[in-house]
Amino acid sequence: MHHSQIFNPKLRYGVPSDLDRLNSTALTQVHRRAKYLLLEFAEHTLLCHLGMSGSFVICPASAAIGKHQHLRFNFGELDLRYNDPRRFGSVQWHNGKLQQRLDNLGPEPLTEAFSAHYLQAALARKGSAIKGAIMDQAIVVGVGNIYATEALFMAGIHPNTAANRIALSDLAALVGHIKHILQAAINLGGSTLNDYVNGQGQTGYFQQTLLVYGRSKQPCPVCTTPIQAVTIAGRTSSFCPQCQPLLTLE
DNA sequence: CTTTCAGCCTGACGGC
DNA sequence: TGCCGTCAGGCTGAAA
Repeated sequence: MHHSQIFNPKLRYGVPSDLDRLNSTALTQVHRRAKYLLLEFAEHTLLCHLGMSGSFVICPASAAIGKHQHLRFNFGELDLRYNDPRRFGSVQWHNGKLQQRLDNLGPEPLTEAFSAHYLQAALARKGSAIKGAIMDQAIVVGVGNIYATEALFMAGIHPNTAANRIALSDLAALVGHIKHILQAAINLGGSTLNDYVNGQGQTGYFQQTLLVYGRSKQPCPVCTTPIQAVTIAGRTSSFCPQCQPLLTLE
């Protein structure tokens, strides 16, 4: 990496002002853990998060700086640029404290470690809503509001169901649907908002296939009952009251 | 300990 | 046409 340039340091936490220490060192590896990217340079590592609208783009170094390109790393004829319309993302020096946080994250959802038995054990002492639990990154990472909402619908589980009162067979269905929907979304290029673009500047199409998310008051695609919405853990949760009954067994 | 919630930011959308 | 308020998302630190 030859040099870097900051156009707008106002990302989450601010962009480190001493990126110069990376000059003339190699970007050796890129890792991902949960929703974090680790850009590993020869002697230092950057921990990055794309927030909800961020993306890294590779483009000719001569290309005009886009309105939302806040940072560029120059590799000769090519640039690696950080683009983020809403600036919810972050770029920080990786350190021990941040590593500690990564260590406390739950398993990756697409690995065998995330299983029905694991989830049952993780939820054993959780009497709060299942929706909040599967969005808790200490339990499982990578499940945001859209996918949590959709997976609960597909599993027929009301989002307010007490997490520790769900049968193992239902947890197995939920785990299966979480894995399936995440893989399907990846295959289709992701969902999120209209202004999202991937590294090739393409938008995601997955949102066109969403069943209940964002469809409050519209008919359920399965039974035509109007979709309802409630707020759980500060997030809107759409669900079908017919397909996802709230069980109140003692 | 657990759980909730404001705040960060901007674009899309609805109402006037 | 444009302005204005509201909402959405992931995460953190503070409060309950």
